[in-house]
Amino acid sequence: MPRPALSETGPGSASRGRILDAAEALFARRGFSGVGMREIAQASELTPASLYNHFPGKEALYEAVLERGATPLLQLLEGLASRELGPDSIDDIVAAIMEHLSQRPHLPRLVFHEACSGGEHLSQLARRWIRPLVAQAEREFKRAPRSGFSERDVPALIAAWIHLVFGHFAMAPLLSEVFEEDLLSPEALERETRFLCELIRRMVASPPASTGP
Amino acid sequence: MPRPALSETGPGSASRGRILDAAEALFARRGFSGVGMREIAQASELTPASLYNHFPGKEALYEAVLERGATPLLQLLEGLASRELGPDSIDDIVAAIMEHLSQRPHLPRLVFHEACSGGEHLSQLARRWIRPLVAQAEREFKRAPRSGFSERDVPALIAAWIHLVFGHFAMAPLLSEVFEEDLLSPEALERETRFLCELIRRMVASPPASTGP
Amino acid sequence: MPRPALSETGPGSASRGRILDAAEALFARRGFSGVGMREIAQASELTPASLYNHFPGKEALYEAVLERGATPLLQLLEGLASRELGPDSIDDIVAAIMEHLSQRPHLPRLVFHEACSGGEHLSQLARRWIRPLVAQAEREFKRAPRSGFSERDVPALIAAWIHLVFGHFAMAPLLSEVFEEDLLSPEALERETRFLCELIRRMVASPPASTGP
Amino acid sequence: MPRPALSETGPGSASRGRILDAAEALFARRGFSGVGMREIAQASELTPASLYNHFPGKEALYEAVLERGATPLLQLLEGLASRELGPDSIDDIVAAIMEHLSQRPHLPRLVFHEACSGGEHLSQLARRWIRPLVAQAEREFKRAPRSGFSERDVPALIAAWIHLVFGHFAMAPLLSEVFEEDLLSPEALERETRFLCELIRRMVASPPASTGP
DNA sequence: GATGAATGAGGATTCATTCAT
DNA sequence: AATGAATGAATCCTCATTCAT
Repeated sequence: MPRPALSETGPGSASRGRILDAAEALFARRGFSGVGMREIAQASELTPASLYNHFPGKEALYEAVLERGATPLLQLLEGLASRELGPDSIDDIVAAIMEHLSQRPHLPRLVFHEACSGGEHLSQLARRWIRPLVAQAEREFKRAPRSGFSERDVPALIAAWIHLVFGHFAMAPLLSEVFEEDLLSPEALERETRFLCELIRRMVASPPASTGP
Repeated sequence: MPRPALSETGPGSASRGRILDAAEALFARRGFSGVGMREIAQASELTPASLYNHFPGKEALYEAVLERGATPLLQLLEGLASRELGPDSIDDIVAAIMEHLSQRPHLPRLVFHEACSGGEHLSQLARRWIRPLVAQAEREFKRAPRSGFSERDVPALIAAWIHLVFGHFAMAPLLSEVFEEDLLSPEALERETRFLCELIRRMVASPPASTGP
Repeated sequence: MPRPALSETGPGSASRGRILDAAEALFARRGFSGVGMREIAQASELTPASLYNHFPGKEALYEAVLERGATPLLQLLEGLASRELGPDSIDDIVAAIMEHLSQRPHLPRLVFHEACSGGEHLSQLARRWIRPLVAQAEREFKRAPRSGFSERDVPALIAAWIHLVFGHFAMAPLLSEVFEEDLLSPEALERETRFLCELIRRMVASPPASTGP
Repeated sequence: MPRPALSETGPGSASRGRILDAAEALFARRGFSGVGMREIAQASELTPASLYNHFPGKEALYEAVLERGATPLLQLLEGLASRELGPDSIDDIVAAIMEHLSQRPHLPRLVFHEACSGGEHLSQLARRWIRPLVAQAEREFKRAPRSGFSERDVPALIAAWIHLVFGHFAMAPLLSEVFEEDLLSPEALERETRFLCELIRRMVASPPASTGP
């Protein structure tokens, strides 16, 4: 189900795509410092030295991976933002995002690694990718009829949304083992999508009168 | 706010506690492969060679960190499970967990690093720590009056709960930068706690009749 | 008198030959565990890291040394085996072997180190190098007119032959000091060769009637 | 068949004997640099630090091992020297030495390791142990009726004797594998003893008229 | 006499990187 | 564009040794 490659670059540089694919998968698994250039080279069917014909160094390669991974998600969100707001638009948005990420499950893991590490790429990540994403979500949440949560809760709502969506992909290896079910299978993803829709519907709806019936 | 040391009350070896403290903080930041023994040694005010008087290797040290970090959380959950079930018990449970983790913010990050990596400790982590935690949560969710979500959604509910609580701490470095506010400050944590309570209340309550057809 | 290098005539890599030369001399002196990669690197005029461009590790380097050292000896023996059997052939064989080893004095020492250690390479050494050598010697001893020693003594005869020839080179550093004479000098080697010929002649010949009852 | 221990020291220091036993076996296998203090400690059921209560360091421990191993052999030789010279005295001497070494098979291996290494202990070894041994052998050879070999061959005769006797024990691990028979078994040792006697008898006897019949 | 803890030096090996080819 | 060879710095870990207990 994951895409074969995303080579997106011009011809003559098939290697660049292969390198980015290999690096993305490896960085997503073990983070920046957990992956060696040799490993990336082997997965790209190249020599470590050859990587330097395409990227000036490990750092730059990592940034290229982030860039290539995050851009399509942002573009997707921009596309979604320009839609009409119908009664089922939330469902559509959630479904579109889940579908998008299900084919790029590496991206959320890259984000989590960086987020935990508090490392040097964090500011870049925050400013260039997460901030636009959050801004988009903010607009979306404000378009939607909302009650029960105050305006001040909007950041928390957005954060919750990020944790739920990204967390599903990042935690999938662990929770798949716990629940003894592949949480990235099409069925599991569809179920999760419906679940998230229901959850978001409840998050933005009026609150129930009380906890009891 | 994070506790300075846990010290295990073992009188013979203050170093062991210092090493565990240092390693926990570092592993939480950059994951297993991102941390060097030299770094841990420096943070413990020891020589790298001295670490091996207390732990047979980096691997064992990492496992000891996981063990020491996860045990108190499980004990907390067991304590909570034996309580009476009152109308505000959900709020109490969420508050207790958030309070506990706010003083041990490293644990969720360790879990996320491991989860993303799909590494060798993952099975151990899943079986020894997450599975009991999930089992506990399962019992709790089944005690509570619940409607709107089917029985089959209980795993997704639990997963969502994990993503929200752990995600808050793991993502805090990143989202603090995005929202330009320290998400681990007492005020932010209190607000998040209230938010999570409201969210869970809605997750567990009957669904609103509004958004559906 | 020992040859400077063997060079394998591989044009692409002069380093590989230099490394093998250095490692052979060092391993012969102090055995596998007594030699460090740094030492080998220095003797090869390289950096320790560079050694790993030519051999995957110390172990593999050691095996390459054994291989390169033992092969020519086996080839020599095969060449000798195809000769005619003349009255002085024993002298020729002994002289040829002594001459060969005098230019490769490291090999017997490598064998002794391994033999004493009972280590992991021992089986390989036994099967690949010593067994063919013994088989060759067996054929030779059976070709020769022999009396006084029973068929059952052939292994002991071969062992004795190995001890005498290899022992001369392995023990030379020690016995040179004891006898205050360089036992590896051309003169000493020539004398030893004549001595061994005489000894073997007596070993193979009919026994004297004197000492027996 | 190897002796249980040689603790030979006064009571109150059973550890010293255990350490020497363990160190002797290990040094014989892998030589001085191939053995670690930790290993010796484990084999002695002690802590590395405890070794330093009995020996000032690894070097001194090694020398103590050499001392303890070589002294009895020299004493044996001295005892043999004072005997009457009978017709079967050579057989007796060889048998006594083989019997002695068969119960202390470590000593020849220690000697070979040192001999190959050309190391720092070599001079000491040569002067203190091998030289007296050689002197003793020299006297013995000169007592015996000898012919065929000139006076100048006496060193070579002695060297050959050393190679044969010591080589048998040092090479036993290797040649046992080659001949698929335990060369240190009582039967093999007895056979080897008889073989050596016959060999020595031929070495010192008058030469045969010629190689052919 | 025995040991846990500490350490500087060194063990093999991998790191990301460079450069001539 | 690709690579084999080279390297300084760093990797984890072991070394022999010391010392307070």
